[in-house]
Amino acid sequence: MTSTDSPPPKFRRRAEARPDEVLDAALSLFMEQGFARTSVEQVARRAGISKGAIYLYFESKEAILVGLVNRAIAPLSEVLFENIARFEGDPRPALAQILRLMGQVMGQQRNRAVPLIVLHEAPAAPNIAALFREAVLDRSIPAISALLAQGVAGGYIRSVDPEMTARTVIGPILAHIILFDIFGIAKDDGLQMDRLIENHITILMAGLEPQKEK
Amino acid sequence: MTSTDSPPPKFRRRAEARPDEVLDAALSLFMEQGFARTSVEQVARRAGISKGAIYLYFESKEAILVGLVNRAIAPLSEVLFENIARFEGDPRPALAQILRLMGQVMGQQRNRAVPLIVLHEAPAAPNIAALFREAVLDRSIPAISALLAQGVAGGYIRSVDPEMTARTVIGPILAHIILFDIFGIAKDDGLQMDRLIENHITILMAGLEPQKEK
Amino acid sequence: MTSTDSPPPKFRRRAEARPDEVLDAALSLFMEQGFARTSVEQVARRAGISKGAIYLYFESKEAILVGLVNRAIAPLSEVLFENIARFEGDPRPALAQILRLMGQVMGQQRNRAVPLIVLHEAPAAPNIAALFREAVLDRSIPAISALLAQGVAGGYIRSVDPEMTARTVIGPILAHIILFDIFGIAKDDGLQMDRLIENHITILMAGLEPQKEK
Amino acid sequence: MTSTDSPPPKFRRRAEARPDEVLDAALSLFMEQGFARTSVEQVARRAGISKGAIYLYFESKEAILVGLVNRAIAPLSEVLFENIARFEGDPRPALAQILRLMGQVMGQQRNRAVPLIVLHEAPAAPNIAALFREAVLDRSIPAISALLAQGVAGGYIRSVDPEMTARTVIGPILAHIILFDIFGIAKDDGLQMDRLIENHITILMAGLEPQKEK
DNA sequence: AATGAATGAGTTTTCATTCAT
DNA sequence: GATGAATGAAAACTCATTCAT
Repeated sequence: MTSTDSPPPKFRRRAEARPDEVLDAALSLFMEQGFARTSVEQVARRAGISKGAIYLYFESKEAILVGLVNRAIAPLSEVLFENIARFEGDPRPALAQILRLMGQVMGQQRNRAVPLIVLHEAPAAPNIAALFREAVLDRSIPAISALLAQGVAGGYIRSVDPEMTARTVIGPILAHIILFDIFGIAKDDGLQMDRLIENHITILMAGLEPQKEK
Repeated sequence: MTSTDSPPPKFRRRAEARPDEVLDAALSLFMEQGFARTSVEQVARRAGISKGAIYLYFESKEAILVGLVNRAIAPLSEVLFENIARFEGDPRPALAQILRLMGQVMGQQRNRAVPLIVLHEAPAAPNIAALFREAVLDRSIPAISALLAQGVAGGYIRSVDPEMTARTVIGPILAHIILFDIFGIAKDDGLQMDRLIENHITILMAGLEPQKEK
Repeated sequence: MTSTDSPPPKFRRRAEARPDEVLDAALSLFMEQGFARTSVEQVARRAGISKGAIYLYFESKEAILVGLVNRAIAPLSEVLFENIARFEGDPRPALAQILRLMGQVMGQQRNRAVPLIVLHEAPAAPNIAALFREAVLDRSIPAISALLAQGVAGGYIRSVDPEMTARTVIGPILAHIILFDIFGIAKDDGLQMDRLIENHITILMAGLEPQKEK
Repeated sequence: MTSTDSPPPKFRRRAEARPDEVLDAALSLFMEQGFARTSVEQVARRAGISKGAIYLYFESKEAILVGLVNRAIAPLSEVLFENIARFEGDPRPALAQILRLMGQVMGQQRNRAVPLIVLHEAPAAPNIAALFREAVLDRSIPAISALLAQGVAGGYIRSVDPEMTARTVIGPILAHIILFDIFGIAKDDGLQMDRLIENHITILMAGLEPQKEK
């Protein structure tokens, strides 16, 4: 299975890509069984290395999870959040764009996997929940709230509560993912993220329409 | 051994209330530490019985969780769902009512506990996830979808996709609970379920407003 | 495999004597192999119980060692040390008596075992070293020093340094034990504790003889 | 023999001094943490080489300890022991000289380190205990015994048991070191080896004084 | 019915040692 | 000679479950 065959191909060599391979193995296993029910031995086996070698790359089992979260978080550009928070004008087209982006990203199982694992492990690993929260939630939710607040102030949208409205904006996507991935609702139909997103946008756009005079 | 309560029936008294006491103990423990981190011994101790006695009432640790889910599910009256599904007329006041009810129910930590535990344990205990799904989700979501479908058909609301709109209806509440209970966002401010619900209703009512002619 | 035969005599019952049986098993094993090289499994096996049962009686492997030290320490009466420290008069007969008592006590392997184990484990388990020191050394050495100081002050013995002389008093016994038990010197001749003690007393008595005028 | 010294031989330079550097690193580590708690990796790091390279010089971790003992033992000249064993006349001045030498040598932590490590590792590594015993104890103790026996035979000292008296001669130094290094007694006052030695010599000299006629 | 002592499989982590390069 | 990635055999400890009493 290694490059060649020879008697006992015990040792590999490479390294370099190893941590990433471990993360891949861990991700697939964690998705299947959850973090707690996955043993380091299993991760090692799937990564094609020995149990001990895992500890060459990760200090502990939890560190693998941290590595997974960090890898998932890395691509989140600060610029994106800033653009949202500093946007001026009618927030609705911006919201639609954000939701379509979220739909594209979260439409891929690969991208949903880590957040879902974090969701499951949060009570057992509060520091990982905090890591995720700080890197993702504490940056995205306030940005959306700011976008909405600005829209309210400018009279572009109905006078809603920006923070609570942020839940109305993102909640349906979260709910859809949970119903599908965790509870397996409508599993046969596929995720249908686009269908959800477009329907949600329709309602949201209308729901935020500023009230005529009154 | 319960001593008090109803007059001891002629034969064996006691026992009757035991399973419930075990469930109470388990619920409080699971809320504090999660299912996996709670040992059967702890449950027994808090329930005031011995570890062995637990197994008189529950086949396994997981069976306690099943019991918890069943007890939480029990009050869900079929009538409620049927009323929702069979409703005829503008669905919006009904939705508002449903949401306010959900707000009241889920505003109490006790009622959020079991769903949250199920959420966490789902990957490790798919049968429990299925139990919850069948008892709760598979009855409530289709009811709301039906309510919406009927509203669309009757022209009471905008022509939306009923199934996806169900996510828009309940998603924000789910998101709010997760942000609060799992990620601890805005923990200091309290849950503020009412604030969320009313804001969400406002947007939803407007968002579902039937389009003028066009 | 156990006492009888019957299918699976898995469970015992008793308890009560169990902790002591575990300590006995641990003591013999620690004497043979040292603490570090003895596994909890081995202790369990020799005690005739399962690994898990060990943890019913002792919190950790180290706690077994603490238990061993405490059991060894328990018989040390406070009265003994006080009598020594408060003695008035020529310390030499008292010293001879103390040495003969030490000889009797330490002449038995059972009584040497724990101190020797503590000696070996001290660097890895400083708290156990401290426990032993406080219970044994910090009570016995100052008592002997006080006895000597009083002897010097009263002119009963030569004007020696009481604290250092305490080393001269007990050192040879310690050395003898170490040479014998640890390095196996003169193993074939047996410990010959009495021979050591009497010879040592002879030298000590003469060595402490007060100097004639001068 | 170290890096400098003789002109680098035509072939391979380096290496020569390596084993010694490894021993230095190992000694300092073993003194700090004990043998068992020191990993080969740590030794390698402190010696400035790779883990694998250690095995170029030493067959195993235990072999490092053997090397350490051998290096410590090397300076013990056979002549010294022979001079002691063959000495004729009053043994007391010789004993005093020996004790002062021991005091000087063992007064330095560096010189106490190896014997103390051997003491700790003896049960786990009986061959090392034997090595130390053969090289040090089996040569020094009999030499002192012989010196004493000759003194008794010549009537220079009291008629004591030479072998047991050897314990009385060296025991206090051993006890002092153990109390200080292992149990940390009087740590704040420093080792005070001279104070011990002189007091011990005083008692010993008097204790061995031949009995007047009688 | 009730107890709680006992079991033993399973988990994470460490580290001496090997060997391809 | 030298490296350091990789191995794999322990070992301590936990805990759901069993069952003699």
